[in-house]
Amino acid sequence: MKKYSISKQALQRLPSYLNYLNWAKRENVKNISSPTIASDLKLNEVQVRKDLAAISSTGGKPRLGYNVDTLISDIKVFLGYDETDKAVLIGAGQLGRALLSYNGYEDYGLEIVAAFDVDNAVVGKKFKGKPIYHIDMLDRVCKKNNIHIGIITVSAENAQEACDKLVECGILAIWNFAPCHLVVPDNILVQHENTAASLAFLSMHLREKMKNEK
Amino acid sequence: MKKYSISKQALQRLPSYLNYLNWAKRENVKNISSPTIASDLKLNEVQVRKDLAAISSTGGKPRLGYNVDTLISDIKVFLGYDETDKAVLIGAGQLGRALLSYNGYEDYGLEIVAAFDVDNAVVGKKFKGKPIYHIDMLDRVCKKNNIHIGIITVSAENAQEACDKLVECGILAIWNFAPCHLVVPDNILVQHENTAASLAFLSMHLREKMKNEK
DNA sequence: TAGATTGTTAATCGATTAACAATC
DNA sequence: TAGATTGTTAATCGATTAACAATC
Repeated sequence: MKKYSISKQALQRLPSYLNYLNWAKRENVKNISSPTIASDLKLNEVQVRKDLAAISSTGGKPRLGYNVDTLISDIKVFLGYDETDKAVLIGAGQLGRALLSYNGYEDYGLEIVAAFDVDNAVVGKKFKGKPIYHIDMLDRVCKKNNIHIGIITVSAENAQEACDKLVECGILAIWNFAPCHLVVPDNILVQHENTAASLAFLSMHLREKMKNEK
Repeated sequence: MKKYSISKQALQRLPSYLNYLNWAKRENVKNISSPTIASDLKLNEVQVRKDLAAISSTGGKPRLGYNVDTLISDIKVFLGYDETDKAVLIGAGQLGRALLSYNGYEDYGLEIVAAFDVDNAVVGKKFKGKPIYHIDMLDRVCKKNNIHIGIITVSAENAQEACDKLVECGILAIWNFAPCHLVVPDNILVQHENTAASLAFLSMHLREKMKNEK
């Protein structure tokens, strides 16, 4: 079994393999073949094999396919879900609180340590066990916990300011949920959570489909 | 100016161009060149020109670049943000309420008409002006409003059931926020909002970066 | 054994980038 | 005019798919 270096696109497919394999596990599937995975996820079976070859520790067995449990654990290790990264979150509004309350992120190797806001109605409180501090405390908390990931869930108008503060505090990677462009130094990594892009896909395809059906 | 058919990848870049151009507009930029856009968004300038050529109604002007306002409106038209699609949402929990309260989606051509849940604590109430109905009302509301898009914000355990109900009610496209695989008939479009994928990207790059800096 | 499935090399396809003439 | 920038063709690069031998 030769190790391929993984492509950007393959990397993006790994989380869907993981969801799918967890589902298969719940359905009591012990071994699974690439044609099965491919047909369920609407992918090409060779692509599935190549993707899995890049991350699988053991490879598959002819006739049997891949062991579901091993594959799940291989993907988790590859994506680093077994090592937890700590993060802070700025903006304890609806979306911020939704992220705080979703404890599933720990399965993905992310632990939100604390939230920050300026609103006195929430500052000082806890939400789902996570403390909400005043934004002035950001630097102290980040340094103390050696935090490198920041999550922005403030409005588009306030996102740049939040971003600047995170950069000042030594944050290296930013996960931005605000629908806006951010200006950052070159060495800072920004991942835009662009739900509008998914939406664009969905509504374009839907429109095309409805046009074809006429 | 020749019209290119747009690639999948270019389509996914359009929303970030839009965010960026809205930012430029706020900064009072009237015209903008492809090298500027490329450098700010960390893209190749030829790629930017090709992407814009696919959607621009007027094209750019040598020496001047592209008109920001025209480009913004061209992208919106192309992505269908000027025509509103109606949607229903299942699951009025934290995430569901976050989506309901974000009125920005109307800028993206999506109107959430109503939410559905089974929890008597929320059924019958309104949230940000949007009614929350019991799930049993789903069919009636969808048919009456001719709705084709469904948003799933229930837990992974309940997502398949929610999905089945949406399909029964004639929904054609599903935007799934639950981190799980869904089984649907072939003619139904599913867009997984895979935040774990973004996260994977972020944490891998971060780890690589920190390794390199050692 | 026969047949399903894996893993890999080679061929194809599509997207990105380089080069450059056209234009304001 | 000179120079920045556009738009497009051609070249490159990377990702997907086809073909097929190896294997259980």
